[in-house]
Amino acid sequence: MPRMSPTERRDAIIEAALTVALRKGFGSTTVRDVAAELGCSSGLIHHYFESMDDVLAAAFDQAAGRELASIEVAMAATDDPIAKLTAFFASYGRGDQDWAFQLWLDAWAEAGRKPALGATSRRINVGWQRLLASAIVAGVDSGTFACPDPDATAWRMLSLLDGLALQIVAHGSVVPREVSVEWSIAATEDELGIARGTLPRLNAVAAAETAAAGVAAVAAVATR
Amino acid sequence: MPRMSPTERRDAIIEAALTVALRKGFGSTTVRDVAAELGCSSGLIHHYFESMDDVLAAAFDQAAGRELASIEVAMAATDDPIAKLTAFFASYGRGDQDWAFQLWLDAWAEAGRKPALGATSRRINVGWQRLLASAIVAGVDSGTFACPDPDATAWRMLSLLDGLALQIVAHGSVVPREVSVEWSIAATEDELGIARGTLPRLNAVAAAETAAAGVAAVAAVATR
DNA sequence: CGATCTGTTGGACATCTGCGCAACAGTCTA
DNA sequence: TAGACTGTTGCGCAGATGTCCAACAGATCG
Repeated sequence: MPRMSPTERRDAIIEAALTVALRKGFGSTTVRDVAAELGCSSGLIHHYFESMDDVLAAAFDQAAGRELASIEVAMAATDDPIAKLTAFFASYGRGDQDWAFQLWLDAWAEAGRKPALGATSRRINVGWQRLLASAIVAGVDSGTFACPDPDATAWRMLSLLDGLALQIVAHGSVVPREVSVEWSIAATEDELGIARGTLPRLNAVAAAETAAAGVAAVAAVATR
Repeated sequence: MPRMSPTERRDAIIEAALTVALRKGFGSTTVRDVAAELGCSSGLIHHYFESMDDVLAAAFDQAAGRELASIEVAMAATDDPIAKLTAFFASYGRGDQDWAFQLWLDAWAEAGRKPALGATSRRINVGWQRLLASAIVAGVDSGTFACPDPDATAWRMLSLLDGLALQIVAHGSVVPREVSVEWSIAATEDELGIARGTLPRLNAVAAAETAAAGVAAVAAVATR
């Protein structure tokens, strides 16, 4: 393995830890996994990090922080409140992010037991809420939205999204993904006092197609 | 360790596993932990359970299943749809149940890695959804509620509740407990087409008192 | 060119994990 | 009281894990 500068190597380790964690989950990411992913020896990881905990904490910070940052950029790219929220749901509803959400499940579960991880989780979670709330405030100011309490609305949106995503990631297709996104968008429209259908559905066709089957599937699961 | 009948011993193991899991989480509860908690040998655990996964699943099944059963009983005690939902929120909003919800966080996080635990988590989660949905259907039939899709409404109620409870348990008082209960009840009233305030607030005084301070606290946290 | 620095190696070490097994010890029956 | 039944033990196995360390190798400098 070619030599690297300490900064580069540190970043590379975090990157590799993230790659492994996304594939295997936080709980079963080991030093040797990260070393193998990077193609280096296991000793090298401990040359840069005091403990494995530090590696995982840095990896989660990087992953969750990067995702938040990218959504921030996407939402900041426009002044239109509707477009801002559309950008938000576009990032949130992506179907290939199950493992990323699994990281959040792990972080929430461990938050009470691992202070550093808990603090990171809380900080980034609040960051999301602030991001949503500020977009809502912008919409209220421009007269697009009607919302008496943007902070509360942001928390409710986030909680509904998280609660639904949680079911999908933890329990498989108990609730069809497209249906849950549709529910979240519709709830947002109600919260913001705008007509149903105002926020664009990114894959309107697919959502419509799966809507009927989706509800049927829910009923089927529920009757099991 | 004195002899026990198989049923007693099995229950004792489940109880001990539960105690340990509450302290360390499902992810890092080991056979030896449970044995130490019970004061017996590790071999005994495997005499009663095929695998550790089964022990944890049984422990979670016991805790979560017991809670679901008690809510079922409470809701079945009345025919009035409003009273049914009131009973539901009474159980859900209790402030001393953080430890129980922590189990759910652990279960959701581990669901993808421990099949038996995941299946149990899914089954009981769906059980809650069915319970809520049937109460809603009863209310629709009696003309009390107006709800086009009780199954969907039940999932949304549960997801909002879980998402909010998650923030409280994982991140401390990011959202004040009483406020989150109030939000959930209000959202339910909107879903069921009944006037705001129709569902009784169990601790209306406390909720009202903390409401203003609560929103202020949300803002304070958000500005950090 | 030789010396020094430091990124990197690969394995040693102690510990922990789930699990299986042969032996032990209470309890009940004939 | 002798024997059978079975709850219980304590250790061993094989694999995994975090951590540490002496040796190696590539880069830099006098």
